[in-house]
Amino acid sequence: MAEPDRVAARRKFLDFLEEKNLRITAQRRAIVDTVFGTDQHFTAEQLLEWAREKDSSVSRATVYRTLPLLTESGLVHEMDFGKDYKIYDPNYADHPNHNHIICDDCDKIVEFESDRLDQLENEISTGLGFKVKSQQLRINASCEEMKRLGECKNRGN
Amino acid sequence: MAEPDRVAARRKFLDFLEEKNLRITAQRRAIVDTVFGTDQHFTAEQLLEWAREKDSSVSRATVYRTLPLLTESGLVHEMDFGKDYKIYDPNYADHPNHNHIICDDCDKIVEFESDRLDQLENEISTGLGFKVKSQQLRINASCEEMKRLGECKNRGN
DNA sequence: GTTGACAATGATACTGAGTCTCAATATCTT
DNA sequence: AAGATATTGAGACTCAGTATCATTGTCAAC
Repeated sequence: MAEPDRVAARRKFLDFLEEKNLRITAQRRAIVDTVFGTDQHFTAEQLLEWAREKDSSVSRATVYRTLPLLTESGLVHEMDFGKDYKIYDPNYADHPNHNHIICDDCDKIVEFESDRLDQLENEISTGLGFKVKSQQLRINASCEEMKRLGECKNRGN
Repeated sequence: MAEPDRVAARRKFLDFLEEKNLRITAQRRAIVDTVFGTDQHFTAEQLLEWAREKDSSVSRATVYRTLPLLTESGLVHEMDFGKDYKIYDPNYADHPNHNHIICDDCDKIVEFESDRLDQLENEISTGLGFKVKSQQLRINASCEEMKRLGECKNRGN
């Protein structure tokens, strides 16, 4: 499941560029191949480093210019966990409503999904008269607790 | 209700300093009076500006040094909405479980509370084996939508 | 009240993620 | 092949927040 999805996402992004009359350059190719060649979360700086392994000419500026295109296309999700850098998730298209538990101490991120939560979120938003653009439940826990309670479990709910 | 709460919060913070054997200085007094003299959200830079109106000797460094004490005391809540600055809420002690809808375009923040949401959040966290430190549901909406649907409403749910 | 240990301070240098600028280069259409 | 223009890299820049350090202020002990 993972491999074909990533190939499809890559294809979709190149189509997205074409639709917007944006050019497919060697640097964008290297960045896109990197993004959809992993299923890990990454930072802008990590993406720069990885993309440079494929094409050493990729610059910091181009990475920062390409990230908004990736999020705009809906294929990558930008997340902010209160650190001084943003985190990007290349699996967003497959799991658009997932939420996160962040360990404040070790920076580990655990994802979870909950239909009941999604439903309640939509109910509340509608009740307040909003059309939602995005929503994110973020739970901060501490490493100490995680250790004490035994390794963190990541199951649906 | 608002006025006495703020006075009490101010008192609690000074007690908090005393318990930690921290000194009550003129600058800290100016900062604390500012923080608990408003019920508005503020940024670090706004706090600096406001506190300087009370005591012009307050420096940026002292504001940034005092903010962690305020959050540590539990009387002020630090929030990150994906902008490049943090926002502080001086009414946190009175409404510890509220969530936020942020307008991505005009930066307006609307608070809301939901017992059902709190309950579900706790249920999920416990199910995943976590002891929660903090949790925050953030909903991003667009100004266009807010305008189209008529001014945003802020009611309990 | 004076003293003194040391907490707290302001000024300022610094950090680091992200943005902007601009001349040079690459893409894609015709 | 040529030209219009989108894209690029290098590096200057921004801005919130942090670190440094010599100086000052607080408060408990006398």
